[in-house]
Amino acid sequence: MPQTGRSGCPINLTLEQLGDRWSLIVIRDVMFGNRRTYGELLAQSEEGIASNILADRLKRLTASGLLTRRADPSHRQKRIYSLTEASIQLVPLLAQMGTWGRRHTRPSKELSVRAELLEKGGAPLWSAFMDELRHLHLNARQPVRSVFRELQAAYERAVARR
Amino acid sequence: MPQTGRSGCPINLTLEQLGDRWSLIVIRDVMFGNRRTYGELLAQSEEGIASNILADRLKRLTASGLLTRRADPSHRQKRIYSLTEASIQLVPLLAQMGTWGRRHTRPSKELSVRAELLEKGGAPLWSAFMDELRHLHLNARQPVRSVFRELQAAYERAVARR
DNA sequence: CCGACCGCTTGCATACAGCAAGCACAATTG
DNA sequence: CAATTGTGCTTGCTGTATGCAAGCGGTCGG
Repeated sequence: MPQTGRSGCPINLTLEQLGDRWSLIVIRDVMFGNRRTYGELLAQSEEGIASNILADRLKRLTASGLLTRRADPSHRQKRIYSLTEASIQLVPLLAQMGTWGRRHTRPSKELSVRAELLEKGGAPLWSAFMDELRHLHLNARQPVRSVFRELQAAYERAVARR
Repeated sequence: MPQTGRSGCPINLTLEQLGDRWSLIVIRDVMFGNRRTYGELLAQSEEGIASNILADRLKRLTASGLLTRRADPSHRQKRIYSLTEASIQLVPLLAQMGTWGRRHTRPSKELSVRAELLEKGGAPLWSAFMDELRHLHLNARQPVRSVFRELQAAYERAVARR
């Protein structure tokens, strides 16, 4: 996070922006859970993020260009958070994190389903998903395939099967 | 890090192990810099890690199976740290972090060279590099190709060219 | 046997994370 | 129109993690 960053190594710089316990969790929830408001991110959080931490991360992520914020026409107090091209390009990174976590930690079966699909689908699937995210968050035109729905359906099937 | 982890999501579990400012920096230096002792990691650190933080991370990473530690035959006090199969499998993750950092932060040119090669080489290069790491850290047999030397040479050329 | 080296550890100050409560404003309900 | 609920935060407090500087016991080279 915004420490006194040292070297210009791209890995280090990535860690400086995203190397904390919560930033990527927030992005994950916006990306895979399509949670778009503060309340949705707070209430439905699997990990139980604290409200002040969430507020802080939304501020930082917005300031560093990984999220944008706009008004919600249906409710004057609600803000809708959207991914940007930069955060959409985190898809391969998150997919790799899922792959590694699936192999080297003890994840729950249901929550691994998405990671498994993303791993099996590889770069072509990531790319299709990114196109869909550009539709959902950046007003690009809607692609034919909905990877989001595929992931969600697989997850719900896994939960039902439990 | 070892907080009270919440969900069994593989991305979350990965973040719990590696989601801090220093753990991946240490692994990066062992992996790409072939720094194998406490002193090498401390003195040659581009980022200037504090000695107590380094000691703590080496302890944790060893405890969680991402590093192993053995005696150095040449010096009774030195310990040699090695990657494990689990940390070798972080190569794709680190490569993606490099790719993202190269595009969305302002990295230095010299330090981007490795990331660029890893990006262009893609999965086949990662795989060759992982084979080499298994040789350097796990006593597997030496592969013909040395990706490590290629990366190092490219980096040194970039530094010289400066 | 002396000084440099080596892998850490300790003390202390500051920054960040986590919990619970609260607050201003907006919409909904009766 | 008053009361209730919803919404996006903020505040206060406390514990933990980070960062810096110094120190410490064993080891090696001369």
